[in-house]
Amino acid sequence: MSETEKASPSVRDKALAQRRMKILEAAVMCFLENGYHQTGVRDIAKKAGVSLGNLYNHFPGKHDILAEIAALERLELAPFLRLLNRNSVAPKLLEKFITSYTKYVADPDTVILSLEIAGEAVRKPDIAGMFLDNRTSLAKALSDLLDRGIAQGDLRPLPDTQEVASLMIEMIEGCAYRCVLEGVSLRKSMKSLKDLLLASVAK
Amino acid sequence: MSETEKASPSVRDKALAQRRMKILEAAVMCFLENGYHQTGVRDIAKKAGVSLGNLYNHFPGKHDILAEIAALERLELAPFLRLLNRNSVAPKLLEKFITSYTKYVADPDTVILSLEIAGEAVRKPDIAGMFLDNRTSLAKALSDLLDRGIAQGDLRPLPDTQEVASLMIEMIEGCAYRCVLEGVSLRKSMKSLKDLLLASVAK
DNA sequence: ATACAGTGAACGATCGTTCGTTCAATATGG
DNA sequence: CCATATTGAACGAACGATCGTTCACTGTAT
Repeated sequence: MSETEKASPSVRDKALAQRRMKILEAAVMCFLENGYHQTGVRDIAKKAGVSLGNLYNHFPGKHDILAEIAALERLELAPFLRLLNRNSVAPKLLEKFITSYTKYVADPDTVILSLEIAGEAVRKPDIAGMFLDNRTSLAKALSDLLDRGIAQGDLRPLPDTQEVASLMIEMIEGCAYRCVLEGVSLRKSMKSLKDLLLASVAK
Repeated sequence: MSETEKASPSVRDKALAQRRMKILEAAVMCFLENGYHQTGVRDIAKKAGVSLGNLYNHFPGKHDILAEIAALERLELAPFLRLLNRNSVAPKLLEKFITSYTKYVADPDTVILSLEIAGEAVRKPDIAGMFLDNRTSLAKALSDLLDRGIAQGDLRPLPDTQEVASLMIEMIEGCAYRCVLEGVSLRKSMKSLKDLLLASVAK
């Protein structure tokens, strides 16, 4: 009895989902290499090993491909949300977060893709929404940690932890972008970054 | 005796320079409205009131127009460089800088144009050079101020003031971008921004 | 008379999208 | 269990628009 509810794991549908993902992966590669607007739909189809027409069976258009990629970025944040929710003393956890998130976000691919999405977000509200949503959920987790740290007396009182959390993330990401664009490693930056951020909320 | 060195202020050349600037201004407007890659050379020519062919008498190509705009951004920084070089007590001057620079950089036009240039800088080294140069000169002026503040005992010792200066600028610009993309005023952010940055370098 | 700013038609390439068609996988009737 | 009808994934040619750039030409200031 094949429900419409429960997905039928038919051979056909399985291959379909794989094709879809293949297209998304190809699109990411193209956008990284040449940028969103310099990438043609033909380029994506070719890299995915899919015909041009078939691509339009999977996605309504080029814009929707980028939108789905932007939405998928959310998954990448999960580890950091988990990290921030761990039970530990706030300053230590904060430092751990700075280290790991900075490393993640300083990957050239991450930087370039984020920049591509950010640039498109300026004029495409739906993409702006996803972009800001991801930012907000991370900032929320971080501000919760700050709140806990303040309550436990490990951090100095802050008037607006949500705002502070956003600012911290922005410093980290700005730093990562600079390192990528200058083509230098972030080892030197990481030290100052931690020092500055920890000092700014220290008791 | 008209030197080749000294520009001859002939009627013709005057009008020529004006045309050039008109094209650049039109290009800026187009890039702001639709983005660099979504703007056609015809759009720029039309907005500048110049024929398509004539535009190519003034610029070798579309890319060079953006490059010149990126180079022109340097002029906008002059007031802030002057501010940072003023003789005053470091924390006070720092706060003044944060206020004025944040206001400047949170203008939607500034944000969008910077984002457009940054996006192009990823794959165009000459534009990346100008972009980073502007950043560096501002960071240099700020780090000089930090050095003075440390020497005079108004700020805590910092291991790498050039790095710290860059990070501060990045937090400011990240904050500005968020405010623009969210469409909110930066009044609320400004308070936390100052609080955080000043606390991070306070004695 | 010469040089050159100014013009817009034209070029070839590429853009995102649509289209008619093919054909293998599925569902259905016997 | 086989034969047949139906579906929709896959395909690539074709569409009209637009891209950045070139070029032959005109008008005008020197």
